[in-house]
Amino acid sequence: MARSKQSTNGEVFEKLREMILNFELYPGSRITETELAERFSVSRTPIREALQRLAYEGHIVIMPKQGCFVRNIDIDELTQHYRVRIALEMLSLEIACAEMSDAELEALGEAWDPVEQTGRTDNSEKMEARDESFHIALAEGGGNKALAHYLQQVNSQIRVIRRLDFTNSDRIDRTYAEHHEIVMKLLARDLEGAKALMTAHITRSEEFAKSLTLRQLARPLASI
Amino acid sequence: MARSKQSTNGEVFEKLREMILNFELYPGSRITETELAERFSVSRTPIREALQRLAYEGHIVIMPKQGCFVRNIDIDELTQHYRVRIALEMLSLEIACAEMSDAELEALGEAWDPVEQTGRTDNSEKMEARDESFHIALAEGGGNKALAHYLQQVNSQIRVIRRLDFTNSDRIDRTYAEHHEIVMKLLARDLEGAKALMTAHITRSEEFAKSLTLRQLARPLASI
DNA sequence: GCATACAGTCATGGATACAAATCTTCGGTA
DNA sequence: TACCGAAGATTTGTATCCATGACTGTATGC
Repeated sequence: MARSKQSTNGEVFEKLREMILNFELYPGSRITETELAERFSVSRTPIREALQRLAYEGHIVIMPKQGCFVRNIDIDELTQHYRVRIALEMLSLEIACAEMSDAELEALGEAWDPVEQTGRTDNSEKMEARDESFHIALAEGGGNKALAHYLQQVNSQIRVIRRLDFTNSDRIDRTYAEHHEIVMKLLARDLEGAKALMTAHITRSEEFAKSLTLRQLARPLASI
Repeated sequence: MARSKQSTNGEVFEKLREMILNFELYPGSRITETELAERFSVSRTPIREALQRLAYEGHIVIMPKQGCFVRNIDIDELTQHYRVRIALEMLSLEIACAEMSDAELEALGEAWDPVEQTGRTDNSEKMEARDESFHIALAEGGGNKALAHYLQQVNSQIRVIRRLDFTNSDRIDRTYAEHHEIVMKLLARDLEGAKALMTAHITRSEEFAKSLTLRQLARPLASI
């Protein structure tokens, strides 16, 4: 919640998370504190704190007295997280539709105008962050910070595969279009329409990311 | 997720959480690592890890380089968490209604039969845990572990006030009755009926707990 | 009299040292 | 040859130590 200072443990945390998300640390592999400590040239103390945070976010699993392991990607489990995500996003839309002003929605809509393509990037990492920010903006727009918080938790769970969705330029185009359409429905105060679009939007990206993930996982496995 | 070994930091964590939930550590008060270390007769290291975990769960707030403070109870914020909770419980019911077998539901129903009152207790702490277990059982019943996980996260946020709901014998009676009714609706595969009951059930307990919380908070404040 | 600056004290963040537990490996035996 | 066991090595968990940064109180200048 309230952290993000330029503390060592924070930096280690960010770096490790990136490494996991980029498959530099392969799912299932063991992580030893000492090794990380010397790799990052810090002591074990900040490493341990970073590992705890990673465990809390679900990226690694800590087995007491045995070490910690990069979490395996379980497609079934991700499906469950996506189902929760949809439920939360539906609530998000309900609140946004009731609480957000036209001006706020218009601003959000412009940021995702498929014609303008403001802030367009082909960097999948950046694009994924931008995509997340859209959904978080909707959640926060209605004023429910707690909802935004939980949504971010879900995001951190599915980020591993979600990022793969934006390795494809077509998918980026569609994301712009769909985000824009959702905002338009909200502007028209058509809650049910927005919900339908959002559900389709999430489901499509879920399916696409999953299929890419399976290929991604198959590749390194073959080389063992 | 996978922790709970009998490690020192785990014990400290549990004790501290109980103290916070029981208002032994008053909201807003400052916590110093050194003080806790000597109180529990351990070094600062396990204390710090426990504090981090408590911060993740939202019970305390860590201000870098400034110390950590017991989180203030913010009724508006709790309202937001309750809104998320209802959304999750609705999903829980949808899945349970579709996936859980009659046998499973009957077993759950018996455990909450208002006539039998299996496992009835007047200990509000125990009763609160039992109440949580009902809702978690529903979430897990449908096989969605992720959903159960998020529900538990919400629970840990609202536990502070939820526990107060069971300081009243009438409220315990109602809880038994309402849990039973919800299961009956599910057995009849009446999803909408179950949803309506669940929403009312949660809202009632929310309102009751909130009003009690305001009184609880007013008491110690007066003595300062 | 008030505000600001400086110094002292203290708590946190990180590094190092030590203890305990798990894993590994090597040797012996059935 | 396969299995069991013990000793060594490695790793996690805990304690202590050091450094940096934040708050407090006082003194001085305006």
